[in-house]
Amino acid sequence: MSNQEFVVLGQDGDGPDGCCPGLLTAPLAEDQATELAKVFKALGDPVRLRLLSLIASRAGGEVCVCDLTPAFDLSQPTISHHLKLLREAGLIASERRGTWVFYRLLPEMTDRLAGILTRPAGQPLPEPAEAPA
Amino acid sequence: MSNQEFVVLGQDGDGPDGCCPGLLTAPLAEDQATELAKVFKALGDPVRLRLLSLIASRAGGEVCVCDLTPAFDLSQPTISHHLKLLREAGLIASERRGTWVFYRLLPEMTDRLAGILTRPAGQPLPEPAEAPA
DNA sequence: GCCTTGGATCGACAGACGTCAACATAGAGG
DNA sequence: CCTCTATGTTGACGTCTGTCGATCCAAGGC
Repeated sequence: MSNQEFVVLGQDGDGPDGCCPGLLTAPLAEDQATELAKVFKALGDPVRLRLLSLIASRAGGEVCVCDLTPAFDLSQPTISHHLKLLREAGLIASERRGTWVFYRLLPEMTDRLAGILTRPAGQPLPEPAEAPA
Repeated sequence: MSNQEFVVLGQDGDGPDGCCPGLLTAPLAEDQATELAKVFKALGDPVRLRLLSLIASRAGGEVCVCDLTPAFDLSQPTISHHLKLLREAGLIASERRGTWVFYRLLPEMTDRLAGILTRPAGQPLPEPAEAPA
């Protein structure tokens, strides 16, 4: 447990000031797109979004699986499966303490996604073109 | 064309100052999660991420489909299909001008996603709990 | 040791998704 | 009209995904 099998998502791309490197400014390379898509795909499910929300908004920063499972009309293996996908995406991490397993948010990844989706202040937004090349 | 069939994603949830309502702060209701998941699912594909990146980073704000298709090793119907999904997710909009169709980014949606993924400044991050209820 | 409880893993299944070839549609220009 | 080019749509096919029941593993208590 407590494994961190997620990819670091090319942390070198952006400047040290925390500004976003791509998606809205640069054409985004093929392998970068593949890595990013894994994370967004992990967020592309209502159950996983609610799981992440429950974990992130928890006072204390950690949630026991035994508190997550009864919040859904789904079987325990299904919840475990979704948690695994969120973990493999680098969005959460797990740690076993005694009988229970606790999950916590990894804010680095959500911060990173937020930066990727943020455009650099005032986008020019000029007039439309007339015809392609 | 130029249709805007996307959902507005519950624009009422957040304060007027642009602060984010959920995902990292509140447990996120079931229907909100369903709507949000559609958008993230649209981003959960490498081809669509690259398409969105190409459109958003284009100087001029608009891209002709004829400029997008040759950038991929995919058939034209496949590109058209991905563009449709991005459009239905509210991430881009299309407009026909003469023979060509131009796509442009809808920054409201990416701004919204960035806000949703942004935590409200200093998250407390207290010590872990000891045992569940 | 044995049993109980909390979670993860496995195997199977229906439905969703990405892809293509074929066809349909919309303008532009004869 | 007719044709050509640029896009969207349809139908089909293989793969991926979400879900479950059954099973397995880890830790604690007896």
